[in-house]
Amino acid sequence: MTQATSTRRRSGPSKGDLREAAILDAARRLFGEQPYESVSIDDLARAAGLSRTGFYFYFRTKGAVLTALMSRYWETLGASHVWFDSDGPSRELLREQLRSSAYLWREHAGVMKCAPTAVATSSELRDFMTRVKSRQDERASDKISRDQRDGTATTSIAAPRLAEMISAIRDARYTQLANASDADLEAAVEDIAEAIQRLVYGG
Amino acid sequence: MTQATSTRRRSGPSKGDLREAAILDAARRLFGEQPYESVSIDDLARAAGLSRTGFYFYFRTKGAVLTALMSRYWETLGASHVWFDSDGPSRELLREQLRSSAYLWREHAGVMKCAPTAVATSSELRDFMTRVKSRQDERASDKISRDQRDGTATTSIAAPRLAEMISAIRDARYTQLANASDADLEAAVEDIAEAIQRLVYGG
DNA sequence: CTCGTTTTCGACAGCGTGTCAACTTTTCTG
DNA sequence: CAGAAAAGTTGACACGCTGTCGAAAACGAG
Repeated sequence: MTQATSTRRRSGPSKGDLREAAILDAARRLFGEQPYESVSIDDLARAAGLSRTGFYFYFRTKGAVLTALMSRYWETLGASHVWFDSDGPSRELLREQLRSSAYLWREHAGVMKCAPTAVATSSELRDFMTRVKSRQDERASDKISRDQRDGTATTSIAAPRLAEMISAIRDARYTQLANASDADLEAAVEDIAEAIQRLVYGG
Repeated sequence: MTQATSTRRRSGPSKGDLREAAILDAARRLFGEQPYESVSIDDLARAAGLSRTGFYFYFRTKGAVLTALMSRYWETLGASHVWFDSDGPSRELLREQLRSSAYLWREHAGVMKCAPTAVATSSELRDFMTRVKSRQDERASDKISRDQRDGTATTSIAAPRLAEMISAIRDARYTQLANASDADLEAAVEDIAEAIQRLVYGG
């Protein structure tokens, strides 16, 4: 009756929990194989072993499934913000932070690539992405502000703008990482780190 | 008979030409008022003064209308690439080029903002945007390569990567320009110019 | 006026979504 | 272990949007 809410079932992995996991699993696979738009709720349901109508017992929309997947990944990612939490142009920490996000991105590239277009049709995902992005940008902006106050970062571009530029550069490059080799990935990290260094600290 | 192709009608502005213009006009208005997805072909047709089915005589899809609008704007823009055609870090030319694109973006913000999401459903628009972007990036990359050879630009990031970073930064900022004042616009140009300067020439 | 072209439209078929009430299965409780 | 409540499942239905077709209406030159 309390359809598709989080505090629904009580003990152990009931049949429903398994079904929900099956849907998420099917989504992970299907979203990777074909464009998000061309995957119907019917596809998702059948791939998870139930009829289309059954899907609605677990999720309200297709976008809700994608949001559920994304939120897991971003949760993992939130922990590895070592550079944001540091002071000054610590190149090594910057590289480390970028590296972990890059690897996570590549691992879930199939799902990640759906976000830009899915945002158009799912207000749920749109809200989620907006929240994630502003939280992320805020942390970057705070770090840069700190360094500007300390005199280590240049000041001719305001911290929030620099933060936006950094996410733009990062996201654009990550998008190309779908089938990248480890070497490609390291090169991307290196490029982005160098760019951030130049933008924020001036070389 | 040659429905919805470019070489359809032959002489003068026949009734059909006016209808086509009316559809484009309606689209410009509607896409600005509501999200692209929520505008149906029926909305477009009725706003242009004909029935839904009549629409298909002029355009094959909704995406084709958007593509037609976009291609006009990009054509205008292609002419103002003064910085790409120059040599060295000519800050003034860079500002000039950015300024003209920024103003054009703001003027057509209602339509421009549709592109990212419309690309998901219209292969026609997707192809167009891909072509435009790669042509643009290529010109930027060529300019930077030249400067790298001449020793005016730094070389630790490859020219094509720098070009990608520049478009990413530019596009991200332009997206926020919908209802911007002239001052906002100039500030954006200044920020982007400064960022490019640092990325390409190292300060 | 008249014939061929251009333009318009209603009818139809298809697909994906979301809701509903009825039905079956599982789980809890006395 | 019975019996009720909750969880889970389903087919039928209504809806909205898309795209096609063929017939009809408006148009324009000869």
